[in-house]
Amino acid sequence: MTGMHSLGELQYAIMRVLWDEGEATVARVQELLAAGTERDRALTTIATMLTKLEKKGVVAHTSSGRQFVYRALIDEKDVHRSMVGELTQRLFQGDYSALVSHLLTEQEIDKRDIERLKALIADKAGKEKRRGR
Amino acid sequence: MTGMHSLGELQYAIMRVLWDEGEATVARVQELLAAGTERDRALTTIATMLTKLEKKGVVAHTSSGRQFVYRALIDEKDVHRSMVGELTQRLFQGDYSALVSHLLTEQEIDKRDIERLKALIADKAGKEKRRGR
DNA sequence: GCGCTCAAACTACCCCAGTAGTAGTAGTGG
DNA sequence: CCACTACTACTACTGGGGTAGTTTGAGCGC
Repeated sequence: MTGMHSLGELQYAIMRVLWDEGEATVARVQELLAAGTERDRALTTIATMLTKLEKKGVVAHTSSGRQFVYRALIDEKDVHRSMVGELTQRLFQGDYSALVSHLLTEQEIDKRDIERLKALIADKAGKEKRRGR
Repeated sequence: MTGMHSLGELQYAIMRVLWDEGEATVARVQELLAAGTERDRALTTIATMLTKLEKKGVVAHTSSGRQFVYRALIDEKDVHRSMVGELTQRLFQGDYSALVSHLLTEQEIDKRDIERLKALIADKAGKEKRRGR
């Protein structure tokens, strides 16, 4: 299920709860969201968004008693891929290394991060070579 | 002028024209946009968006005869910073190295890019050290 | 059985990007 | 001077995220 999955802020926050919990009722989502963000939304707001997300095909529900239990149909990685890809397309014409270059020159990245990146890249380069790609 | 400058797709496309051209009339923006994207929008659409962008404070205009000549008030780098920063906040809680890690593991980055990144990072690491930060 | 309660369904907004038609107006060509 | 044209200004509408009140309905306790 790898399509275009661009999510709004609340939508993504809801998905995060579902990814964390595996599955959750509307009330549970609302509760965890309020706890995590200090932002208390009405139950109906969450319910409405979940309905919309279901229409989009990114969540599904089953009934348990008179409550709905929702679960995610898509993977967080896919959403990351979609959204990062879309932004990279828009801002850098799809050039990921241009994005990284931007991060290094314009965004605040500290020394510790740089060391981590060096390691990540060395690792990745090794894997690429081993895979002979 | 470094604030929150999140732009929509058309808005960003219009800004790109202004950044490229320095300044441009509505007609010129529309023309270049149509040429670049094979997507021909009405002149009034561009005019409306420019008006909205002006209300947002990201462009300004002067009159030349009966035409308006628009120019950007913000820098492309600032927009990149805002939008990349916002997405990183949303998806990776502001952790830029997590974003890069995602790029390396989930997004398609080829060997040539990796080499480029290695060079970029080596360069950046050198600068950091020299600056003693 | 009857009413209460809780959850979903429905309805209704606001905001903003995007899209564009129409109205108004200033300058131009004859 | 008058009509035409080429602009901007104004108005309007769609779609989707976000927000939430109101209605409906199913089950539970008495």
